[in-house]
Amino acid sequence: MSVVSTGSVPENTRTLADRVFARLQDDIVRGEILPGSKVSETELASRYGVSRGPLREAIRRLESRKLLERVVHVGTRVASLSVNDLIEIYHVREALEGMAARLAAEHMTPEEVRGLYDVLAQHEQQQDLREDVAYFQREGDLDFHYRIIQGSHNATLSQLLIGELYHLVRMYRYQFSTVANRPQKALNEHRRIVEAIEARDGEMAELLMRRHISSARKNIENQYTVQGKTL
Amino acid sequence: MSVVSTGSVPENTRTLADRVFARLQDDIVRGEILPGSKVSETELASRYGVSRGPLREAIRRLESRKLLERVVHVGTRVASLSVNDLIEIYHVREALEGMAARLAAEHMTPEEVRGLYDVLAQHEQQQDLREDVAYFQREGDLDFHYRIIQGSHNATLSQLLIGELYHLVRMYRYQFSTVANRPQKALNEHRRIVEAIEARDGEMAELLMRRHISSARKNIENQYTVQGKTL
DNA sequence: GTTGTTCAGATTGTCAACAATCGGGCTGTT
DNA sequence: AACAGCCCGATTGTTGACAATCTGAACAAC
Repeated sequence: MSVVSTGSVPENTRTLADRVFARLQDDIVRGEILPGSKVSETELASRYGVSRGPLREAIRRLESRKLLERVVHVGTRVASLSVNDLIEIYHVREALEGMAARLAAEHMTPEEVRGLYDVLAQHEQQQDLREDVAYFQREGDLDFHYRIIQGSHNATLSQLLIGELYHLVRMYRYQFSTVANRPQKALNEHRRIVEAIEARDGEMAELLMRRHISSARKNIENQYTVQGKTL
Repeated sequence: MSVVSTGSVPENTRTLADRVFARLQDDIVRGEILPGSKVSETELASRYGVSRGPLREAIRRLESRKLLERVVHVGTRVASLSVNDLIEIYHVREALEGMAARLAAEHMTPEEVRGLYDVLAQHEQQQDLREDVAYFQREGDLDFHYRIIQGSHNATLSQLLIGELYHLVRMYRYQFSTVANRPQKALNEHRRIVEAIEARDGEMAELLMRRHISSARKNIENQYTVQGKTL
């Protein structure tokens, strides 16, 4: 039932800076703090009940993750994704997650494969009861991709995708309140990917995953080709 | 003539934390501070002539880049790459730089292509005068790859490769004082890649780049298959 | 009316002191 | 001799105050 855990740790222990980092990241990703808005250190510090020291450490880390943009002696503002940024990210995802799917087919344990089928089953159930379906589709989709990425058993790959890219993808989904507009199609694609993985057909898994992400990208592109290129 | 610039900025302006970040990263990558060694905040602070505040901010950023590992209330130590880590990185490079080569073939400007030929010419010259050749081969090779990556005109891709991965590759090269042991072969491969890019043959460029990196990886693997898997 | 300058306010950058936590060694017991 | 518990030194985590820098507006000169 995992849903999504950002950088899962006890959450109660750890240092103040770590907790502020996690909370601030969540607030940014969920759009609690509006994209593009300027954030003041003192304001954030009082908001989270810490001093500026730990807060600044958290800010530096979020800056590395491209969630915050800083200008010296001027201030920090929340990153604001353009559709073009997202297209770039999807191109990279196509390459990296294609690779992840291939490695997953080669290296996943039987337990992990079973886990994938569980996620699939959950998907179908949520297909029926249509309440808060948007949220669960979003997070469910992410859960599926997370499991395959980690099934690659390549820590570097997981770090890049989950640690660097997925925060931006999630942020975008909140920012544009994306409702999965091709849920049945995506579900079928997911199923075929899992089948390829179970059959240990790495090439097929890679191909299907690349197509899956490519379709999602084209879907986004079509949705915004009203304007030429910039938005 | 650029060689390699980490995160090029005026260097003189900017904040203390930024400068400490750059210097500390360089010292780690070049092995000035030994991999795996524990670093004390107060010691580093006095070493760079700053207080612990800016230093800690720099540490957090280097932690994000996987150059430092931190344990709360215990301390920070310099990351130590295993050969397995490097193999993982090369697999990821294969996927990402293959993509970069394809995009470079599609999007590079004529000026950028000319720049690639300049790098190639430099390579050949350094092939002849054999002094400090190891250093120049290392950095020259990086220069070549950097240019293709940035020629992709995909900021996300560049960020992942140059901003996240290449520091570790450079660190490894210093750590194992790698001497390019197949320079002539690599040079030929580089040449063919550039030719494919100039011909605007994206598929070919991708294929050649993947082979190029794959060869380098296999070279590393063979060099360390004396032991089973862990080192 | 426009351009250039000065000043005040606010915000960020930096520092040094204080508090919390951990590791290692000592002591005492079994 | 081996082991458990405790204490002390050292290191990290956190804080609040101080210094440096930028933004914007008011004002003066052309």
